[in-house]
Amino acid sequence: MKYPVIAEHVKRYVSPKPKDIELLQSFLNEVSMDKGTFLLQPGTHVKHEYFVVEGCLKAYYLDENGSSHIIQFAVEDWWIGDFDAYFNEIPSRLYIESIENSRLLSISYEKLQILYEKSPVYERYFRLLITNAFISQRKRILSTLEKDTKARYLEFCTSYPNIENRVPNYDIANYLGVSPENLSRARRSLKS
Amino acid sequence: MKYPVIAEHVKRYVSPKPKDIELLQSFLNEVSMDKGTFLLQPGTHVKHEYFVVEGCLKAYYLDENGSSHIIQFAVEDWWIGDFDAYFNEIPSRLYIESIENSRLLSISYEKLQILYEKSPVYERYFRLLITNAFISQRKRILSTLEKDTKARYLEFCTSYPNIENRVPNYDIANYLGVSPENLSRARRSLKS
DNA sequence: TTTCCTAATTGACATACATCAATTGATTTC
DNA sequence: GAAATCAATTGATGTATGTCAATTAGGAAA
Repeated sequence: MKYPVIAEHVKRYVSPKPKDIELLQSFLNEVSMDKGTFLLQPGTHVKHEYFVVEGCLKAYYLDENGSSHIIQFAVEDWWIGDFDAYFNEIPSRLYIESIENSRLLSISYEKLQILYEKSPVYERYFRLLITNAFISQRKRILSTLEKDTKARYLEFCTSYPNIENRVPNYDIANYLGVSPENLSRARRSLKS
Repeated sequence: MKYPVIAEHVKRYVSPKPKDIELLQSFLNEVSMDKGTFLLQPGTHVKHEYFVVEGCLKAYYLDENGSSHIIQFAVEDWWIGDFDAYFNEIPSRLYIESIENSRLLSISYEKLQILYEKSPVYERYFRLLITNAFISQRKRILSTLEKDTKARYLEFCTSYPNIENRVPNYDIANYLGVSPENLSRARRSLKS
């Protein structure tokens, strides 16, 4: 099997038959990226979803003032892409940039549709994945509604263990929606 | 057919066979609620998801200080429930309270599993629904990251047309994560 | 090692928003 | 219609966080 990592991941959520696994494998392509390069940039017609085999990436938008807002980090075993652009057939406004040298697997949306038709088990797989993603997004919203910087940073570290060591603090601050200075002060107050 | 509204909704997303519709209909139950009563309260073992036929509800959590944080409003054609509690088999911490007299349809998670097995079209239906919900949650996160109260209120009004007339301002303020006073001032500055 | 560059920290000050208290306005109830 | 209740508004003040500028720390390159 070419890509056992992703097969393992699928099996964690559903019970695919060997032919389901084979079909998925035949639809995947390898993508390698150097740190600091882009998987996606605005204006692109979105054609793929990506599974992270190794590495770390960030997805962010720029607002009208040119400030960036990180919406997601992705590390090993995470899917990343731009649902919104694909689903609503609009040009992507999203940047996806690698924070480390990364290896990904890509599947085109075209193939994904075929996959759904021929192996409905993936219909369930992605339903379960997106339900989980929905729940953690809801936690993130709740967190900004009820907690201050310090508590949110702690929550981030426990929710995404290790990521805080792989990602610069200014990116974490950005993800949390606070200034790097503010995060720095929050971190200091945690040490004492 | 007992509940044509929900059948229409399903058809907006997928192409069910008559037998699929029949099966769903046979699994549904009617629920009526007076304004101010609860569909769900903490500690409850979560057994159902609900589809709003008529009315308006809010879902919220209480934090350790006893302050509430509204996570979702639901009006006609929306599903509401507690995925998190169900998925992770934990006691619900969620309150779901009706803001108007409401009529709902309920389906138990038990029946929902059977529905998925016997009519895989619903696997897709809910995958599509939750993908949409995921996308709008992402917009909400982005909105709090990059916009101030005034802009967020405007966005709320366009994203959920009419809801601002059905829901008290202090609930909208709560949903936006700002104080009622602050929302009031933002609304005033919009008039001029 | 030394230099260079970027990230992280710290300080001083500005600002959006929260909080508290009081008032006005709107709805409901008798 | 008057009283009572609750929502919305307004004013005064406090606070967390942002912003700007300067300094320190850490890692990469020579």
